[in-house]
This record gives sequence, C-alpha cells and structure tokens, in this order.
Amino acid sequence: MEKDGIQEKSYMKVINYIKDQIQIGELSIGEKLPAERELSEILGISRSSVREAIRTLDHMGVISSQQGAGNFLTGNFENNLVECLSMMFMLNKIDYRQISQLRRSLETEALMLAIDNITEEEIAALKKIISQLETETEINNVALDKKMHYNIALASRNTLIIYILQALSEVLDKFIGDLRKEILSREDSRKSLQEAHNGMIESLIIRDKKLAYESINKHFGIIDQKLKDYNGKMT
Amino acid sequence: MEKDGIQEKSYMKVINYIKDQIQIGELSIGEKLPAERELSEILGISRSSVREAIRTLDHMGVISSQQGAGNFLTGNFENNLVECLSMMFMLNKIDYRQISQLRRSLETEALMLAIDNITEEEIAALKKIISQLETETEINNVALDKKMHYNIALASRNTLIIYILQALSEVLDKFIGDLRKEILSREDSRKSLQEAHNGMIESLIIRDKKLAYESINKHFGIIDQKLKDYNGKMT
DNA sequence: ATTGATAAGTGGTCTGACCAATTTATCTGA
DNA sequence: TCAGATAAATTGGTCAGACCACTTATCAAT
Repeated sequence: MEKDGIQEKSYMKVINYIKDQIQIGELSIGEKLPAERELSEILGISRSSVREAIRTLDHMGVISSQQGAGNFLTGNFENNLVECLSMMFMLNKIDYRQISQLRRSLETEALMLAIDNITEEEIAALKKIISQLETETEINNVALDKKMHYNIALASRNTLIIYILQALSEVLDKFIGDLRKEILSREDSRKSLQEAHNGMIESLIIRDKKLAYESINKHFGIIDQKLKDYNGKMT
Repeated sequence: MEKDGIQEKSYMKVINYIKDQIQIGELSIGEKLPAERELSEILGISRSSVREAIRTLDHMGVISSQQGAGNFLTGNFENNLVECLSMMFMLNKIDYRQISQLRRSLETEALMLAIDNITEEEIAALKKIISQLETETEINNVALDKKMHYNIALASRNTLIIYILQALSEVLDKFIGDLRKEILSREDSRKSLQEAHNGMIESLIIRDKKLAYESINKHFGIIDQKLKDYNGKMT
C-alpha cells in the first residue's frame, strides 16, 4: 500500500505483516503473535530484524512482550502518548502554553460530552470526590483532583479524548508536578478552584452547558494565571 | 528516575541515555548521535540492543537513521501520531465518531486561536484558496480543502494542535478517503460546505468568534451527517 | 585546485550462540 | 487417580562477530 517502490526495510515487513493480520481479522487483542523465530522464518528475514520491529511495536503499546511466554497483542497506548509528548516537549517542539491550551480545549469538550452522557452513579461518584477535596488535608489533594478530572473525561465516552487528556496530565505532572501541588495547597487558589470544580459538577447535575463553559473557564483561568507566574519564576 | 528497582531492559538504557543527553543540552536537534558501535561500548551493551532502541526512536520520529551517515536527532512526530491513531483505530480502541468529535473540537479551538493570531498575509492566502475552491473543478478539491484547514491550524500558533489535526486528517483519509471526495463532489453538500468555509474565513477577517463558532458548527454538521450515512452503508 | 579512485566510517542485515523466564510435558509418590 | 515436584521444550533477552550497502573523508593523479 505505502511501499515506495524502493525496497522496504526488513523490520517494516514485520510491522506491515502484523497490521495485515489485524486487518484481516487473523489477530485480535489478547492473542499471541507467532514466536520471533517463527516470524523470521515466515517473512524470510533474520530474528534481529524481527526483534527491532517487535521492540518498536512494544514501545508503541501495540504489543506486550513477556519473556518466556510470547508477544501478545494488547493496545495500551497511554505510555506511548506520554512518551511522545514528553519528547516533543524536550525537543522544544511544544511548550506549556500549547499543552495548556490543548488541555483546556479538551477538558471543555469532555465536560460538554459528559453532560450528554454521564449517569447518576457517575455524578454521585464525582460528588463524593469533591466533598473529599473539601475536607481532606492537602496530602491527597493532587490525587483527588486528578481523579475528578479523569472521571469527567470518562463520562465523555470518547476514548481518544480520554487518552490524550490522561497523557497531557502525566506530562504536566512530569515537568511541573510542584505547581499542581502548590495550587491545591495555597488557601486562596484552592478556594477559587473549589468553586470552579463545584460549578463543573453542578453543570453536570443540571445538564447546563452554559454553566459548564463558565466554570471551566474559571478553572483554567486560575491555572493559566499560576502557570504564567511559574514561567516567570523559571525564566 | 523511573527505574522500577528491577533491572531496566538494555534498550531502555539507550533511550534514557539519549533523553539525558538531550536534557543536559549535550544533544540538540540536527546533531548526530554517537555511532551505534560506540553507543554499545559507552553503555556496555550489545549493538543489537542499541539497534532495538534506535529503531524505536526512529519509528517514533525522535531520530532519523541514514545508512552510511549516522543517526540524527530530528523530532518529526507526524508519522508517529498517524501510526498511533491508525493502530488505535484498527484495534477498535477508537472509532470514527470519536475521531470526528476530537477533530471538531480542535478545529474549533484552532479557529478561535487563529482569530487572535492570524496575519493579513495569511488571511489573503486563505481567501485565495477558497476562491480556487469555488472555481476549480473537482480534481483538486480535496487538496485545496485540506490546505485551507491546515492553514487555519497554522494560524493557531499551537504546534501541538497542528500536529494532532494533521494526524487526524491523515487517518481519516486513510480509512475514509472516498467520503471526503464525495462530499466535495456532490453539488448540494459542496454548496453548503462552501458557505461554511466562507463563514469561517469571514470570521477570521472580522475577528468574530461568534460567527466562527456558527460556521464551524455548520461545517461539521455537514460532515457528521455524511459520516452517519457512510457508516450506515458500511454496516 | 579539481577530479576520481580508494579507504574508512556507519547503518542494515544475517547467523548462531547462550541466558532467563515461562510453559508444557513427564514422572513420582501418596 | 491425582497432586505436586521435576525435567524438557518453548520463547523472549542479550551477546558476539561477520558481511553488505551507502556515505564521507582521504589522497593521489592530472
């Protein structure tokens, strides 16, 4: 399909083979791939080349290698997305501002979709989380905050958005973990964030997209402000 | 940092080494990595293991291998994102609906950001494109349509959003390329799409976010409808 | 100085070996 | 007969060394 006329690299044979097997339904999630030695024979290439492909797919999250057992088709892309974003960040392809903009946009979308899809049980769970956020001491704040946002994302019923939001969250943790903690600790920002959170949950309860929009704007207004201060301190 | 106490796999040594070199500023985009044989010596592992890592980074877009010349730090993540999305799609982790939702959300965000950032020159270029879209026969429609959306994305000044939109576009092409062509060919849908496009450009000219929002809603209303029909035909 | 042949360097691939973890088959004792 | 221990086979993880293909550097001849 995408062979360039020129000969394709050996390891690409493996990747394309796996893709083909998936598309013709010969290989499904959870199933075991042919052994590496077997693959090398099937495709007429060396095991080294097979391994380069397997490693790549493994690192991408398509498969999962288990020594002694085999290579299994899995499809866990979370790590890959995080890795990818991290690399982009490290290579200065993207910065905080861009990550934050994307996050804001997707959180908004997720909240809107959640309004359409969330169940009463999920709302109850969210209520519990924000009530904990109010009473709990600062130790678990970060975890609870993440949980809240994640649960909203889940209610969007859009796996892709969930994936990306999760990855963005992890990357932010990785590079500015302290900031998150600080926002949730300082009395003033904590208070306003709590109001924003309450608004978001309330918007889910009464299914009000206007309130949702306002609340999320308030929420990220706080974050963006802190981020700006933070960047100022750094540079 | 993220070593699990357990011994890390050999190839991870390479990846972590590269990452470290990047972060301490020892390695920058465009520069050549140590030769594979050299890396294997530095890290005390075999060249095979080094290669597994190099291949992985290559496929991820972090580096670019050139036979005879060396491995170079590049940072072109477009292909990786496309590959990743394709795999998610093939493994049924995501579907058209989710891709489309994300795209709509990001196109909206991009348009909003573009209103704040676009230059007169860029607006002129966009005007030219939609005028071509009106006069041109169907041959180049798809290319022009893509160009228009891409140019708007560029004006958002958010590389991350640009990356993702580009990837989404490619994946959609890959799996439903015909649909795009059909929408741009049929007289009725073409007409309404043209109106939507005009609205989007107009919103950029007069910097009107309300009009932007309405236009993009109109735009994706058309797409979503066609997508629904298309899925109906398929299933 | 330019050109062209040669050598050195470097990624691409292959072979074959051994280790380590897991799975499967086999055997043994109750 | 069956459960548990043991041995064998399977399979991924790593290594060493070889050769090919392509690029770059070197150097000699003009």
